[in-house]
Amino acid sequence: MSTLNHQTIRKAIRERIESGEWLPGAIIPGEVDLAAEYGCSRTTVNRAMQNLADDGLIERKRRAGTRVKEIPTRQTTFKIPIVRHEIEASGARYRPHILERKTIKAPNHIAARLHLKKGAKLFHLVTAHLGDGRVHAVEDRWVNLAAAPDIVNAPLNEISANEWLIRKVPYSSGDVIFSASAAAAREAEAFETKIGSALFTIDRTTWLDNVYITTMTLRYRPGYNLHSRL
Amino acid sequence: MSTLNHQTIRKAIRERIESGEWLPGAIIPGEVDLAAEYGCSRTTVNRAMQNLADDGLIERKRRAGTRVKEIPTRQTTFKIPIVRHEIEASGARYRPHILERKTIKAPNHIAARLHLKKGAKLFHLVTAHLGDGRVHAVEDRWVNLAAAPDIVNAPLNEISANEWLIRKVPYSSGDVIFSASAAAAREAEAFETKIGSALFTIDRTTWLDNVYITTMTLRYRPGYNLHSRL
DNA sequence: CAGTGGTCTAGACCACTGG
DNA sequence: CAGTGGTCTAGACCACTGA
Repeated sequence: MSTLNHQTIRKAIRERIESGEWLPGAIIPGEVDLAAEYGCSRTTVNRAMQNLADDGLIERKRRAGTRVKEIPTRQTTFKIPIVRHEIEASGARYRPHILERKTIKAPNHIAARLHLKKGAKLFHLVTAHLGDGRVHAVEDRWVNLAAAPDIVNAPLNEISANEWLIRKVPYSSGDVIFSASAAAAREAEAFETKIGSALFTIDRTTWLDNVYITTMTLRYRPGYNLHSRL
Repeated sequence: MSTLNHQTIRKAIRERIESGEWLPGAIIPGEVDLAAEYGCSRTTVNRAMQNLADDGLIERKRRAGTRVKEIPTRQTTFKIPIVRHEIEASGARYRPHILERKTIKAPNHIAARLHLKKGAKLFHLVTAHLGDGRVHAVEDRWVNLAAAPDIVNAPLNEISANEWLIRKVPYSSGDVIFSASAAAAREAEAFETKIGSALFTIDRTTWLDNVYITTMTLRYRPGYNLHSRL
């Protein structure tokens, strides 16, 4: 009957913190004591406590014990959306529309982002992501041709460059930057809005083992937002 | 010498996935096999695999085994910054400056956000967060006076409302929305920019056990961005 | 240097679910 | 209904670090 799993204990301890039984900065009983109190093994308590530490609620130090954080670390996890999925989730039909597509030498600021020498050959692609014909987002992407030469032959009218690259190097690492930017002429036209409109923007650079693959800027239509739980 | 901890195994398996040894969709050997291969207990392998599942690299199902995800779930964890910390981290001196402060009946859209009846009494506070005198962000906050009546007496010239509330209800839950918005007259003046400039914006609503405490909109100075690793 | 958390082990039982 | 992952246990050793 008494469910002694780590999730139950985790929740119980969380509630004791939230209720104020253990105030911020206060020390929490050691794992051995808690194990005795809850009638389970220390392993189980340990697991619950490690999860709470991951959540940013407590701070653990060897020898010093476990304390409730003075200022809880607020953190949220965002799933970086795949544009096609966002559009299809809203019930619309997805279609990528290529606005620009050419192979050129890297401009300096892009070469720097991809850690390449000046003048390296890059594939430049500008795509409008359409949902039922309306532009949902505009993507400006540069691909390192040394890392992914085949992209010049990819059927980018059917599959977006992003998904094509994910298939090629699925488990690469990356940087993400969220910001707000002003619509330039191209975006203003695509979104049927004024130049200078505020657009939610994601910058992303991707690499695998020190080989930089691609960098892109994704500008969403006015009014778009990203939602999460704290 | 052979370090058999779960982190080592986690990294090893990650590399086998990234190298393409196990392709997306393919099934991975069971925990027992891997334990034998790496010469450790199943518990350790299990831990490594659970972490990889949290990372979004693999998918695990009882009976069906573990598979490499077809489309890796891209997710990042953002630490929600405390404005004072951001400013102090840049070496500047933090000071909150109150632009507006009054107790009024809730406008409808705010009452809705806080799940309150129309006309409930709220505390409305507009704060400019200054770093060495320059405005870093403008905060527009509404506090449910039924949940936190003492805020009317808080020394908000010294401590920001956010930090005051964190001290009061440290471990509340919340919603977070990231977006881009256009500077209104007040923000344009504060940031010394034009009306309509694109501002990175965080909306946040906080509650504890079904009692809604506060909702706020935080607009950052032009050029601000949030950075994270994928 | 002693006490705390971090981790591993071997074994066990359970829950779920695909064949 | 059998095989997989999910979890718990009891015990052990280690690493770190504050008193």
